[in-house]
Amino acid sequence: MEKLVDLISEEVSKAFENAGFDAGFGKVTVSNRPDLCEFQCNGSLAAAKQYHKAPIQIAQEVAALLQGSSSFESVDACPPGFLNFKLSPDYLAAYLENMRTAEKFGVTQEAQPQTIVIDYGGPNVAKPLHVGHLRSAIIGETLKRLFRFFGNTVIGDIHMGDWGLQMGLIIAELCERQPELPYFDDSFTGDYPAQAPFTISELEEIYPTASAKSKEDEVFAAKAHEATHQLQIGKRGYKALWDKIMEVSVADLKKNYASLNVSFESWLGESDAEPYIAPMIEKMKQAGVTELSEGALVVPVQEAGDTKELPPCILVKSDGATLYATTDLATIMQRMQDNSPDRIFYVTDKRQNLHFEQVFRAARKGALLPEAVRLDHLGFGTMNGKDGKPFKTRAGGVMRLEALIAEITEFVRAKIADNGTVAQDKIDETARLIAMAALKYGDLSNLATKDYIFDIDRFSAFEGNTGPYILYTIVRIKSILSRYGDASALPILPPDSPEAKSLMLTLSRFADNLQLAYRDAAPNVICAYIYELAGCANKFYHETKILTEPDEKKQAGYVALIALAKAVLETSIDILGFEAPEKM
RNA sequence: GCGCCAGUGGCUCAAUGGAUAGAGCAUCAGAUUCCGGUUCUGAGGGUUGGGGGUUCGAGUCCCUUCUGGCGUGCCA
Repeated sequence: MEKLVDLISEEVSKAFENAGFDAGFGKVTVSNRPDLCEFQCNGSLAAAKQYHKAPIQIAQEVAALLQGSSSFESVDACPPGFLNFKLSPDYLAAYLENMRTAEKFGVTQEAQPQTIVIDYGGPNVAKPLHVGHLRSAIIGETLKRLFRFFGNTVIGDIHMGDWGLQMGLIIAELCERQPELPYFDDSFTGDYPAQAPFTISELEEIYPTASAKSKEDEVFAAKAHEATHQLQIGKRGYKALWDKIMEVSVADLKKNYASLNVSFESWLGESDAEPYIAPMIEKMKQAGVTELSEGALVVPVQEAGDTKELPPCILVKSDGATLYATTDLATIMQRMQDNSPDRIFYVTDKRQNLHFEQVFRAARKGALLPEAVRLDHLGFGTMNGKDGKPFKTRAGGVMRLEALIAEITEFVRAKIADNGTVAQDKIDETARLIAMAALKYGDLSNLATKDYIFDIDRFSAFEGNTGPYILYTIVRIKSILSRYGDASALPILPPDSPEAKSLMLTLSRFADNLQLAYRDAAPNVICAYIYELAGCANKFYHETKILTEPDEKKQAGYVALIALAKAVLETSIDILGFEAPEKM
């Protein structure tokens, strides 16, 4: 369904044309002076130059042609040449009624739906998730849902760090601790035990221990490197042990991501790209874009017109090992083969900006994917503490994600336990939902590319521009609706108060904001919109007695309006990856 | 050194080249006491780091400069 501004724009463009001007000047936008009007058109200002005519005169001529329109309550030409519009109540109500009954509130679907792979999450196996993983998960999940909302097929790929030296370190350490395990017995030919010889907490302790040891103990370091190599060439026992590490680790990761309401369609990792490394390098060589430089195999990615020096993309180190860029390039090949996506979207820390620029250029040079396939990287900023430095525990260590979630959940739980509106047996679940809203909205409401300051008090506040405030608005509407009864078939009526009209106008802009967020991959646009919408809803029902309204028809109109507001809010927060409780 | 990103009221953040730079928190004053003390209204608070330029019009684009963060060939 067409957006409201587009419908009006068409009408105004026609008026421009009829007045003898180019229709292109008739573009209407939402007013930035709500005290003067609801919509505005600046076209006369731009047209003045071309037609050598005073802008106000052009505006007046166009305004005259629009006087009879049923769409507008008023059309005014204002100095120096703005066209100001107020919408007619009936027109607005009819538009919203269409929106209410339309699929996805009339948001226009992608004409040619794409297949999009989103690479986010990026956890390392056998290592706990920490706050550094939070943003990738939150932003990636939101983009996935947003892209999907527009009709695309989206595959969330977790892209685990499950290969390389870190695995060798764990294997080597396990070998020292439990040499009797069959995995280390080269003569063992039977079935390996079904039970993993470690728990996730043991695994999480083993890795840092082994890592530290390798830095001091050269013999151990050599052993770890050898184990890595043996694993990579497929040694049976090590492969079986690696499977166990993956099994235990993935189960734990799934649990942790589930607690964030984040899920992945694809649980592949660097190990899965391994078979594609040799073909990828071969393809690069075939394309003639590689060269040997200082003993390493590289793809130069410097291009004419670059303002900076771009280091080459290294495929193979001088010692013969591969690295990050190699895996990423191989993964591109793998994804093209498995999913043939139209677009691959990476969500990582912005410190990897240069890395992805190199990888993308190398991929293009080697023609690893068709020209039409789009590669995007959203580099997000760091989550900082109140001191403006990267977020740490009180002791100064890396904060585990689990600990952060527990802390904010407990903080919220204590708050709602006080006010007594939530039944005792619902408190834990409610606290969890509010905590998620606080955490995610706190993150997503900022520009993704910038650093932001995590402040538990501010994010968890029930007032102000926060997730809990959004939830609270929804919960209050739910409360009214539950007292009223079934509101699903009630039609939207023309506004009978400034608050009602304001709410309706804001509702009508849902598609505009969602589209903007989609185009720019900018969740903060959605946050800003629902904050405004929640404010309008609160103003509306603060000024309007809904349940005590004697006129049944009017009351039904009010109910229909808040029901639509609730539906739009709920749809929006679902895209943002959180949900509202029944009471709070 | 070079490159990228940022700098907006006391604090945290917004703002497709358009009218008077918006919110929230905090501060002060009021309304509702109700469908839910967490809602609503209002006030004060800004030469958008500094300086030039582009144009009808700049927080936004260009140049310059200051400050901060990050990155800068064999980590991921």
